[in-house]
Amino acid sequence: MNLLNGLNSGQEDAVLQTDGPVLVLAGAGSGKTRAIIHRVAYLLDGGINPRRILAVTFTNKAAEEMRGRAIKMVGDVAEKVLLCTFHSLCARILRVHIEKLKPMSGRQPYKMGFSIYDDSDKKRLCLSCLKDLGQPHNADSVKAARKWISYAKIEGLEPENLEAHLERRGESRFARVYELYLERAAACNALDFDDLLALTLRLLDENEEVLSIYQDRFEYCMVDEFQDTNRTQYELIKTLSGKHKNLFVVGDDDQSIYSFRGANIRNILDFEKDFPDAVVIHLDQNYRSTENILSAASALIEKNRGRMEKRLFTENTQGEQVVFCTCADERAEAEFVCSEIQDIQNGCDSELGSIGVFYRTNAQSRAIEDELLKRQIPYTMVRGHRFYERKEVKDVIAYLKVAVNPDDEIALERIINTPPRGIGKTSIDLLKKHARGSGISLFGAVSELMNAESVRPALRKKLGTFCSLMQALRAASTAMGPPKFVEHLINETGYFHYLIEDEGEGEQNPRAENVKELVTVARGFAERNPNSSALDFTHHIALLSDVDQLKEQEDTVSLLTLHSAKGLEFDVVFLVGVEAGLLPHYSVSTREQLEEERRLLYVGMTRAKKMLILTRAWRRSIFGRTAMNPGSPFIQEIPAVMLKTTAFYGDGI
DNA sequence: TGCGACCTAGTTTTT
DNA sequence: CTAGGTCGCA
Repeated sequence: MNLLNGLNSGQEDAVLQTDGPVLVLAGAGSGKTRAIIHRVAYLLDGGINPRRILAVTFTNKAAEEMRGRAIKMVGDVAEKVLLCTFHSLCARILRVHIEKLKPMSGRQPYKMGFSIYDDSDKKRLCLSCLKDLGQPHNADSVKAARKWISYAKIEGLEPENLEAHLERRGESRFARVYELYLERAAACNALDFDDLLALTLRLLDENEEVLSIYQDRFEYCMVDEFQDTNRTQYELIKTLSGKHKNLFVVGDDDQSIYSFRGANIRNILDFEKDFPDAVVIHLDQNYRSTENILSAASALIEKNRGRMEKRLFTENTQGEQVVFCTCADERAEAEFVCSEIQDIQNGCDSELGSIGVFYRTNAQSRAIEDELLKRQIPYTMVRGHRFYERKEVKDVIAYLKVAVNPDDEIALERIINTPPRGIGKTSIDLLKKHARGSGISLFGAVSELMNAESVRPALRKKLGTFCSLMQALRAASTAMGPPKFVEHLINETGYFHYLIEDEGEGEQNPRAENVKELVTVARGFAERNPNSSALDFTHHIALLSDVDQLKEQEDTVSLLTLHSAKGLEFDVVFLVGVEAGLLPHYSVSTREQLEEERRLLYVGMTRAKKMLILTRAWRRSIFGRTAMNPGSPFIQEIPAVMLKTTAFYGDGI
């Protein structure tokens, strides 16, 4: 089988240029994923040990997809390629080596069995730090604290460096929050998403032995969506590929839409500086969209100043004009979208599964959903983490975490009195005070105070019961596989009973059903990962996004935000709310932010293969108010000849 | 300790 | 408008 079959010359170069640093600038729809997969296949075909290939993607789903396609090309050998996200790579490395990290002064050393904190855990931890420092702890403070902590970690700053940085802005108080946060996180034996990256990098920097294990191993390194990597990720991949120096990165500066999260286009620019001998390959033939769609999108993106010069072309048909429809209000907009969908459905030239509806903000989905429901058009909405954000699911996961990592205070606080066992706020405050006073963990305080004379006997007894429950769980966590353990846990803790005692069991009790679903998730995980532990399972869940779990819904319309549309494609794309205030969003103030909004629209437009319909609402109710949004200035940037402008009033006039 | 009334904030979020 | 969080009362 010829692995270069069907590739154009740029893609071919990308596949064949296996040695040395390679930067691939791949425009939208230019077949970059294809190039990476062929490259992996080509390496394997050339007899490279799959374990020596590292390919980093941005979602687990993308990783799995790539793996599947590579297996199709070269067989099961592709199974063993390390194809994962930056975060899961780091979690894997740290699960083995975290105890080799040198502890920072004044902080607890990290131990095997660490917890991974998601954004809400991080928020709670920030909140408790702000409170204990006597600082204001309103939503704005917490938000600012999170932002600075994340910034400091990505940029590799210690509290004193952050303080210097913050002084200029008059926000130096956050440096102390950061300091306490680091201390507390270490005491909890917990890593947030930024830590996973930053601590792995630090480990590689300070431990030659670990460094050489991985540098020796990773003969070929590849990174997809390179434009959305942050500083730490770039440093990491540079370090990991440092020995063999076969680093291959693929990205498109025009599709960088995560700068608000620390992604840095600078990485693309720096790549050529850091690797002066890098081979630069341009993929500029678009295979996805019609000529009309591509030229409209290109005309738009060319208005950005901070971009690399390039021009995509296509050999696809001209296709239909891009439609721009002004609707009376958001209800009319939804009616318009849905009636178009039904027309398409009746015309039978497209299945529902090939239709996507994109919007800037999640709130916009509501009007569309209502109308889809009304017309009984099946749809799937990609919406962040819904299942794992449910209270009952988080509670069970918190039990898991405490069983694996008793130092995890955030998780412990969550479950110490759920179900109610008479350890209320007052008792928790007492425990916390004792823990802080003696420099021990919250769980340590539980086991000390359950025997302390000073504590009233009733509470001592309750603490004792809870403590032995958790110790028994800890023992059980290593004795059984994840599904069995989750089941064991929800029974032993009384949590399942607590859920069903009021609501009963079965369909009518969604909370109990969700908890059961978690057992099913654990079963699936254990099947895919034999010999995995409860710890592996908690890490897996923490690093899962629900785009990952989204099953291919065959015959339904997809509803997604512009951000989650990246990397996907649809025959027909509706882009709603293309109006000033939403796109660009009213919150943007700088040119850089405006350019990112333009890229966002560009990403949305270039998802369309055959038809692209942009809509706006003349008036829109937003936060209970009616806003009269002018059309998006971006529309003016698309030459009028490329647009077919229409209007739809529905009942809304 | 738990529930309900009140208040407030409200982009995007691969991990 | 509405969801989530807080506060106060029973």
